[in-house]
Amino acid sequence: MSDIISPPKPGTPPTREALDALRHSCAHVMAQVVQELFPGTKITIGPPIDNGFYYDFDSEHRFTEEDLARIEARMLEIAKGDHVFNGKVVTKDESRAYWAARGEKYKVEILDELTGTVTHYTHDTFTDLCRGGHMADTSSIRFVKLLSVAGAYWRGDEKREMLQRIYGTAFFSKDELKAYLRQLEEAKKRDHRRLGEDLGLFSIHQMVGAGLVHWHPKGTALRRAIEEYLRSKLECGGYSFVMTPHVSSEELYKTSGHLQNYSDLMYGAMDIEGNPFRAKPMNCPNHIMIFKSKLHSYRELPIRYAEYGTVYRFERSGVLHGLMRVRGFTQDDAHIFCRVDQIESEIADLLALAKAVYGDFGFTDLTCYLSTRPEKSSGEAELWDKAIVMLRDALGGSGLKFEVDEGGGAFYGPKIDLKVRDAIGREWQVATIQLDFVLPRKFGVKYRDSSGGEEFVVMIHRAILGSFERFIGVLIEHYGGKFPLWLAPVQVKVMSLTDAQNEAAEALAKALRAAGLRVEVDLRVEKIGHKIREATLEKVPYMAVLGPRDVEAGVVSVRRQDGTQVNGLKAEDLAARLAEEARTKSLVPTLA
RNA sequence: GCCGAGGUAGCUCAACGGUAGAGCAAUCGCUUCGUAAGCGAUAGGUUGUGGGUUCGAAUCCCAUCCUCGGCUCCA
Repeated sequence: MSDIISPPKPGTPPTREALDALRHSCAHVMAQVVQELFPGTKITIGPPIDNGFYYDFDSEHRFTEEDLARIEARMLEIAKGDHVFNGKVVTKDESRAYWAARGEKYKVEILDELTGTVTHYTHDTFTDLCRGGHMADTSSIRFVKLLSVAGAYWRGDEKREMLQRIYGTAFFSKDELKAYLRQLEEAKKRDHRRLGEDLGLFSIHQMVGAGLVHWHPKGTALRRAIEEYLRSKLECGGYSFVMTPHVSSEELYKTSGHLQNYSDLMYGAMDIEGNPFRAKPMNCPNHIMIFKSKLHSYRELPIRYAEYGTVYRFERSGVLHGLMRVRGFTQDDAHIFCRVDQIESEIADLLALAKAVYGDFGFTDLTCYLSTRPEKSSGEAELWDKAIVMLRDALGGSGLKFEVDEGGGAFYGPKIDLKVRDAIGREWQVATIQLDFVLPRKFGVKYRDSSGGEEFVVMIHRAILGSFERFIGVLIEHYGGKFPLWLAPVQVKVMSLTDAQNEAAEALAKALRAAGLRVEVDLRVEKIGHKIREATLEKVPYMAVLGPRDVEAGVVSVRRQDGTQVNGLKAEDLAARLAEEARTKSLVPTLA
C-alpha cells in the first residue's frame, strides 16, 4: 500500500506524518490487547492526536491505572513480533458483514456513513476498519506509555453511549519519550492551581461556590500590575474606559437575544420589585446603552469603549478548571463602534496592539485563526464577504501567522482568535476579535452619515488578554511562578541579619517603596539562610540583605532569585535601578 | 451535565470496621546568627455535608457539595 510510512532516519527529527503513523499503529495494537485481556470489549475509533493517541472502548470492565501497566506491557510484547500492517480494500457490504458478525456495532455505524470501498488493516490477530497511515510493521513500536483513562461520548455526543478512552503516547526513541514525560512533569510543577496556593495568589471556596475566585493580596498586586499596564496602553490607543452594572434587567437580554440563545449560560433571574434581573454574562449590551445615550456623527467614529468587565456565566460543573475556566471572571473587554470602511484599520491596529502586549509578557509565538461565515448566519452576504476580505488583509499586513477556519465564525460575524505558545510549548487561546453586524440592528445602533442619513454601526467585540483570570493562569504557568520584576507581587524582600540592622532595613524598605517598588521586610530572629530559603520559595526576584558589615559601609547585599549575588550597592542606587527594571518591563533581571 | 477517581490538621500524607497519627507550617520559650531549613515545648480534627447499616464508621451504603482526569463547551 502507498500509505505505509517509514520511520525517520536515525538522528533526524520525525515528521508529523511519521509520528501520527506510529501512534495510530499503537492505537491498533492497544485495541488488540484490550480485546484480548477484556473479552467482550467493543472497539470504536483510535486516532493519533497532537501528543499521542487514544482509543475509545465500550466495555463492561472499568479500566484502572493498574490495567494500563498490564496493557502497555502486553503491547510491547506483541510489537516485538514485528507484525506487518496489511491493508486490504473491501466493499462496504463485505465490511459490514465482517463487523456485524463480530457484534462491533460501532464499526457498523461508521460504515453507514462511508461511501465506496473501505480498507481493513490487519496485524497479528487484529483487524480494524481504518483509512490507513501506519508503519510498515510493529517494529517501530518500542517506546510507548499509556497515560490515563477518561470518559468520552461516542461521536462526542452527550446523548450517545459513554465510552472509556485510554490515552497514550509513543515516540521513535527512548530519549524523545523521556523528554515528553519530563515535559508533562514540568507542566505539573507549573500548574497554576498548585502555584496559586503556594504563592498565596488566589483561592476558591466550596462555601462560596465553584468557579468563583478570591484574589489574595499578592494575586491582587499581580493583577493590578497587569490592569495598570493595559489601561495605559489602551488609553494611548484611543480607548475610553467605562464602567457598567453587574446586574441588568431581563429586558436588556431579551433585546440582545442572549436570553433566547444564551440562557443556559446565564445565572437565574432575581426578582426585584416584580421584575426579573440577571447577573451580566457579557458587557456588550451595556456598552451599547452608553453609545446610544446620544446621537453620534460619522466624524466621531470609531468610538472605543473599554471596560474591565466582570461577568458571570453558569458553566457546567465538569468544565471548571482553576483560573482557566471559572463562573465569574473579568474580561479586558472593549467594543469598537465603527463604520464599515474603518474595519480594516481597526483590526490592523488591534493586531498590532495584541502583538505589542503579548511581547511585553514574553509571548512571541502567536498564531491567529480567522473564522469565516458559518452556514447559519445573519446579515447580508455582501457585508460578510467585504468584512472577511478586510480581516484577511489586516492579518496579512500584521506579520502574524494565521490559519483560516472556514465556516467557524459566529452567526453574527466573522472573528479572529489568537493563541500564544508558552515557555514549555503549550498553546493557549487568549485574545478574540469578533465583528458583529447583528447586535447594532437589534438595538438600532446608528450614526448620522455625511449626507444626513442614518447608518448602522459595525461593532467589534474584542478582548486582548481574554480574561484576567485565564490570562493570569497562563502567566503563572508560563513563568512557572517566577515573575519578571514588573509583575512580581513582592519585588524585593529586605532582610536583617540581626536585630541591630532592623532600623537600617526599615529605612531601606522605605526608600524602595518610595521608588514605587512592592517590598516586604523580614526582621525575624532567624538565621539568614532560613530567611533566604523562604524568600526563594516565595520566588521573590530580589533579596536585599543587611548585616553589620553592610550597615557600617552604608551599602546593601543583593541576592537574586537564582542565587547570584550583587554586593556593595548603595540604597539609592538599588532603588533607582530596580525601579528602572520594573519600568522597562524587563523579562530578565538587569541588576548585575 | 456525563464517565471514572478522590475529599482526614493551614499544607503534604498515614490509619482502611475497634482510642485519628507524622512531617512541614502555626504559637510560646531559648538562640543574634553572613546567603536554601537552629533547638525545645505547646496547640491544632464532629475525617466535606446530611442521612443510613452496625455493639462500634474516617473506613460499608445512599444522597449532596466540592476537587481531579477527560467528553462537550469556552474568555
